[in-house]
Amino acid sequence: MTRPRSFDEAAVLHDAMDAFRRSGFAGVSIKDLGDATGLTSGSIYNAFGDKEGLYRAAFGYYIDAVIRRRIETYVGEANDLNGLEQLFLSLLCAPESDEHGCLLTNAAVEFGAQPSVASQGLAEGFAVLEAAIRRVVEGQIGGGQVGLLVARLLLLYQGILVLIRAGQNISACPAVIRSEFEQLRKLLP
Amino acid sequence: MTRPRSFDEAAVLHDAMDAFRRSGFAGVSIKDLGDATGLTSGSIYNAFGDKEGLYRAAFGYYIDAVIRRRIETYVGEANDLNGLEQLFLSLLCAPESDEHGCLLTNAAVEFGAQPSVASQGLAEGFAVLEAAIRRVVEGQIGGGQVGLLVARLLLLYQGILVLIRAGQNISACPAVIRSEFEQLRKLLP
DNA sequence: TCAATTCTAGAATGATCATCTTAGAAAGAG
DNA sequence: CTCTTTCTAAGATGATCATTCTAGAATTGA
Repeated sequence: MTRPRSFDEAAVLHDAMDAFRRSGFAGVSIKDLGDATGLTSGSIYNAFGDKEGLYRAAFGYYIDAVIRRRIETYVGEANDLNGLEQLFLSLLCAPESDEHGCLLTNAAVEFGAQPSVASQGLAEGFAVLEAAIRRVVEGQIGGGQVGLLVARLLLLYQGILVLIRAGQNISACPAVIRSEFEQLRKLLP
Repeated sequence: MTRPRSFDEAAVLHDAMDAFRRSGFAGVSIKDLGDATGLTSGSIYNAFGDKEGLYRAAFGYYIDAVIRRRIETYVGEANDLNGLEQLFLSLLCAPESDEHGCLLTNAAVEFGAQPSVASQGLAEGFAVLEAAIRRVVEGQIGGGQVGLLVARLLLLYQGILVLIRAGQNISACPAVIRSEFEQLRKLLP
């Protein structure tokens, strides 16, 4: 009975994700989203309910297909500092560095802490990110300063994504990341 | 001939600045800005030309009344690490911590690197901030790693403002800032 | 006080917005 | 093949948007 979707949902969410990363939620219209995804407004409303529904779906897709995937790729099962360092260095490459920035960071700044269409995605995204960092720091270094070190890395992560989005000169970032992780390695037992 | 303005321009720009910090440029309407400032739309258009003109004026006000003032207050003529540390710690207090975030950071994320109504303010704001940090690092520490240290501090600055805006737990931030500056002090000649 | 000037208030305007409706196309079940 | 179901396409709708217009209030120089 239920007909299969006639469009590629992952591809649509990918395109919508890029549109939201580029222009934010308020800065993009249903028409823009139709142009970006190749769907008509009717199809969007039928498939996702409304603009907020599409945003939520695209945000969820971003968390899974970009953030979780990046963590698995670089940190994976090893949970070591080298992998986490590679993860940070990878931020300087696509897709975050493609001038659209990170949807998590962009949404955090656009919506802030108020309840919004982004609240759930923000909570999940920050939790996933912090958990991955904490897993590595706790497993490799431990001790009483885990909270401090995790906060340092989270701050660095967000700072990098702001500078990338702003188009600032990020040529010094690799050296900052490497010096940060060199410091952490000195704390290895 | 030219009558003085019948409203307090600084107060209006302050209110507009808060509205833009809260909701971004795309997320706030002329009606919202009228409600926030107490002006009618006619007065806004008469005084500032259009919504973009008011945004530019509010952004300029923010750079002068918040960023430059903060730098003068904490760094001033001394240009020492202690003052810069106090500046970073002050970010955790008002007005940035009032849940609206920093207009510079918010604009950087909303508009990105593309030419926009925020381009000039972004360039000026980042330049003012980086120059102040560089002045202290160069004067106090110097050496070949000035670029690296300035980048570290800029990244930390932006990271803090994202986490504040996102309403994340910032209780670890003071310790991160203090440890960062302790490290810098070890580099003092 | 009076006249010239410049402001403000509030309604008006046309564009764009998110959303809905309707008519019909496509796909699977029998 | 045909019927039922579910989709898409495209235009319609009412709200909201940025902006402008108009009438009149306020201020200052004389």
